[in-house]
Amino acid sequence: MARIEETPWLDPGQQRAWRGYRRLRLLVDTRVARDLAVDSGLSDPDYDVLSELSEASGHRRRLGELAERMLWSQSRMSHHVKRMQQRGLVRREECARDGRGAEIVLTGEGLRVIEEAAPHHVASVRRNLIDLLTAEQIAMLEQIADTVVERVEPRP
Amino acid sequence: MARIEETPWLDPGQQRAWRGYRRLRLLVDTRVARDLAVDSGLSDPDYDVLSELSEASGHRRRLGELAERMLWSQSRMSHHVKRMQQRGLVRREECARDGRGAEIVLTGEGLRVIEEAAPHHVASVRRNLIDLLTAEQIAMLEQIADTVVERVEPRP
DNA sequence: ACGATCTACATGACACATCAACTACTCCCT
DNA sequence: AGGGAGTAGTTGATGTGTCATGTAGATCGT
Repeated sequence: MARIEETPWLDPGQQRAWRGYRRLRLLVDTRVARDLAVDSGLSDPDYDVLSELSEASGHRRRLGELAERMLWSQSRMSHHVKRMQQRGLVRREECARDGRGAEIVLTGEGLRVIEEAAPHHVASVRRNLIDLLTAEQIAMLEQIADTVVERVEPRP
Repeated sequence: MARIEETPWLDPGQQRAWRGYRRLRLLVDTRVARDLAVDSGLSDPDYDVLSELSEASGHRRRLGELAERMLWSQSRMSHHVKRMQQRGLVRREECARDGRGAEIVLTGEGLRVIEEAAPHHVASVRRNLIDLLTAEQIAMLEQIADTVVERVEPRP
């Protein structure tokens, strides 16, 4: 990486892109999260965990695997699962193959909640992002995201 | 707004765009925030507040004005300013024209910190987003953000 | 001028996220 | 088998964000 003194400032277009991105993120995420809370009593992370579990075989996954797929820290997942467990959305089971392990399982209630929530959430995502953009913009958004996700590397 | 039952599911391209956006956001924001914390001891919101104040005339703004410009709730700003004040980055002054008002003023220390932090932060933004994209992608990102910010409306 | 109402801000309670320990189990090497 | 290193997960402290509510000063109608 170049030395700090050599890093050029953002040019006006880059500046606008960065500020635009941050504003987009603030607006869209705040609104989607608020819709989700009002419509379904879920937080955004709640929804993501339920969604991930509902797509897993047996509606269950190891805690660490869940965390890795979602790019969460294990600690975050552990804390979050504890709260979701207290609300009856998931439960923990001991892992037969690994005494240290925890399997997180979607409960019937959890399944009911995510199925109820999904259509509202889709509508919210449309209202707050997807339906505001043209098909070309959607395609570009995907392409930009893919580019970044592919190229970002851990810091030394 | 259409009834929920009528809202179509996201098509595959929209699905990928939405998931891509979420992953982009998670990756970029986590990294930029982490860099900022390591390099300068600031959180992302800290940086934004300092930056906004440093651009204000007299390095000061009313709390509510600050919140409005940054699309934050007043409550959030009030809490955040309290924490920043405890670290000596800003201070509160009573407002002469309005007995209820609070003026938030950048301290000398706050100015020093943001000036020290800025080049590192720019480098981080480049490393984690801007320099990963082509000029066309940057322009599209700006355009997408502008479109969304313009069109998003409050919910009834 | 006085009460109703509105506005600016603060606060408390709670959910969320991160980092730094810590515990308990597994794996591997000899 | 035994001991060290690595791995899976938990926990506690702290900072961050949201909502509901509280308080005091401004404003406006009469």
